[in-house]
Amino acid sequence: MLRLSTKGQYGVRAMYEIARGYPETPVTIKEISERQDVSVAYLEQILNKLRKAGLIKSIRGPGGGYVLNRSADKISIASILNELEGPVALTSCLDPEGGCVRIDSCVTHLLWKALGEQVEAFLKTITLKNLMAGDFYALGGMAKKEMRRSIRLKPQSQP
Amino acid sequence: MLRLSTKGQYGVRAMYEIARGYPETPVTIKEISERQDVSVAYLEQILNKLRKAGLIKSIRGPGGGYVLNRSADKISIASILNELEGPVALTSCLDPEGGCVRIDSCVTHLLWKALGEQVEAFLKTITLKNLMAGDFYALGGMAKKEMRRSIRLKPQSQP
DNA sequence: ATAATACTTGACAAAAACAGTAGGGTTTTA
DNA sequence: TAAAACCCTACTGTTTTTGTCAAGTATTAT
Repeated sequence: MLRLSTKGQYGVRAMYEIARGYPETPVTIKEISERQDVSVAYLEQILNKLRKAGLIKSIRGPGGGYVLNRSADKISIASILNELEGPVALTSCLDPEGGCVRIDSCVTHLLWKALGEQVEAFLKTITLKNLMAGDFYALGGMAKKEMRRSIRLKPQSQP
Repeated sequence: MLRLSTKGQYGVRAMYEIARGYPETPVTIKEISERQDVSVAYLEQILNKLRKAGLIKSIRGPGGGYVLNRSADKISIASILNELEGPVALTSCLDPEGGCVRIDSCVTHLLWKALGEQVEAFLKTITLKNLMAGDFYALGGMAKKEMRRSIRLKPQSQP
């Protein structure tokens, strides 16, 4: 259940590649395509959305490519996925402006809403920079320690 | 993003109806259908899965219907959704026995895994009983207080 | 200038997943 | 023994997903 679309997945991976070139080197679609094994044409669609959303900017012509529009620690995973897949809305009655018809079943309504908020909060705490450092943990979620165990993280530098 | 299928949603709502009759009164498909506005035929599919999974049992013949197989505080939302939608697997490479091919992209791999675990943990802490009482909160997630604010819960009984 | 590089855009199509219907059972009890 | 109620499989229409294709436009090195 709850599968993420390939657009969302590829989008994050593409942003990761672009972030690696930041701020010196523009990264071309072709490079992303080769490194992440996604077709150029498909990436074009994805990067177009991310560009319109202001997350990246493009430089045309020879030597061009894509560059982050702001630093990697200012770009959350949530902001990437929101552009590519829309907001987290586990049920149609949680769609933006979607007036829930059956208020009597509000019990489950609140449940899905709470879960959605939990997911969103999690994704907001994780930035591209965290992703690159392999150093991400849930702020609103599990305890740091538990998280680190659960995802088998390399330990952070000790004082 | 991350939409829940109607099967999952209806399943939880159906379980909620069945729980309301527990332990005295078997609840018929027809009753669930009317109260939750879902077709009988569709509910049959859903309840069939839940029965095979051992979450409910059925009583045939006149006066029959469905009954919880164990008490409402022993049935988590996670267990219901797992039967109807399969395990939380945000990406195909997190499918059970799905060997992830591209280990180099393991950075995102761990991210999706962590998110999935977060969701699963959340859903495991909430039981049908919690749902019926309108009294659910995230164990692994937000602080109780914050949660209550965020989902605009009716306050619990005061001592 | 102009060729090469690289991004831009919109239309379209195959495939998978989803949502639900149809129609024929079987079992139990009043 | 008939009615109530569950049981099971197949099928189908729709939507979403996952891309491809083709024809651009903009920029820069030479």
